[in-house]
Amino acid sequence: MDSKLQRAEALYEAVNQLIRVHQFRDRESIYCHNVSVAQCYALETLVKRGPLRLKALAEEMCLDKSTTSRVVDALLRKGYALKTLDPQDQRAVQLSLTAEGHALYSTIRKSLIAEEASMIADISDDVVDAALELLGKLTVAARARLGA
Amino acid sequence: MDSKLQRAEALYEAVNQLIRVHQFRDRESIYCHNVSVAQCYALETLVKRGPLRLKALAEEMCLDKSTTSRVVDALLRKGYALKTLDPQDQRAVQLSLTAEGHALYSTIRKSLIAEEASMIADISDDVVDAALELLGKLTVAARARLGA
DNA sequence: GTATATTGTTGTTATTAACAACATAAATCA
DNA sequence: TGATTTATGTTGTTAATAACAACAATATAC
Repeated sequence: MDSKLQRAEALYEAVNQLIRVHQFRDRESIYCHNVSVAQCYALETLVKRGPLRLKALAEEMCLDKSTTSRVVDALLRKGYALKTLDPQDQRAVQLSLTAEGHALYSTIRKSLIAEEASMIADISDDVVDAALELLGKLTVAARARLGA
Repeated sequence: MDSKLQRAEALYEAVNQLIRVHQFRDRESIYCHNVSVAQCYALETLVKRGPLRLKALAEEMCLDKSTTSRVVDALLRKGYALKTLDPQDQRAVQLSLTAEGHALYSTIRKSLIAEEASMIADISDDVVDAALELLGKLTVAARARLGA
């Protein structure tokens, strides 16, 4: 009969381990697609949130604008992103993905999802659903904690 | 009625988000205790696996020996770790923690666990247990995939 | 007893990421 | 309208993370 505290300890260990394993998985599986982890996150954010200004992208990614500027620079150099000037505001830039950028993200996403699928292949749907629920709550809680 | 593939997609999103949030959370909450994230992992590994040689520590942490050497160096400089020569093997070093090192890890661990506890405060025990089960399986699966 | 292997450190490089300073452009206000 | 302030991005600098290569010192094998 576990207490809440013991569950919290178990959760700490479980999340810790998962994060460490994923640090390596990410490096392995994203690097071989010609982009770094940060570049892949930017790619993903641009796919999901559509064309964005640099400032908006930085906010979505919780990164400093300077860091974001350099990450985007790499995507531009590699031909995965486009930078267009905003006619309404000469300071601002609109960031979007090229066809290659969209295609690359689609490829990466598919391979990562295939990995997740193979991991849950022999786990019951109920367990998966329960875990999804908690993972979501943990993320919301962690984000709230950061914001506060 | 979700399919396995949709669950895999949901899982990919959930894990992704959790990892990104934790990247920031870890930096915030560990840095203010005077050690970096990597140093904290080393501290933890030394607490759990006892005194280790540098090579063994590197293997436990899945890091290169050179990276590990420098992380340990920082812990030595800060007075959290000790390096003793192995009388049996003049090349090797035994790494252990000082009382300060043990105390620091204990403090950090407690604060991180308190965070987890506050996150699961209003989530039913069944859900937490199910999620713990899956997190464990995901970690094992991801590690197996890395090893292979 | 020489050759090979192991252990750890140092040199070098790349990514991730923040903060500060800056240039340019827009908005405000006097 | 013109001066001040604010917003947007880029560049300079610094630190952490982390790998690979080269190296020195020691240990093991042949």
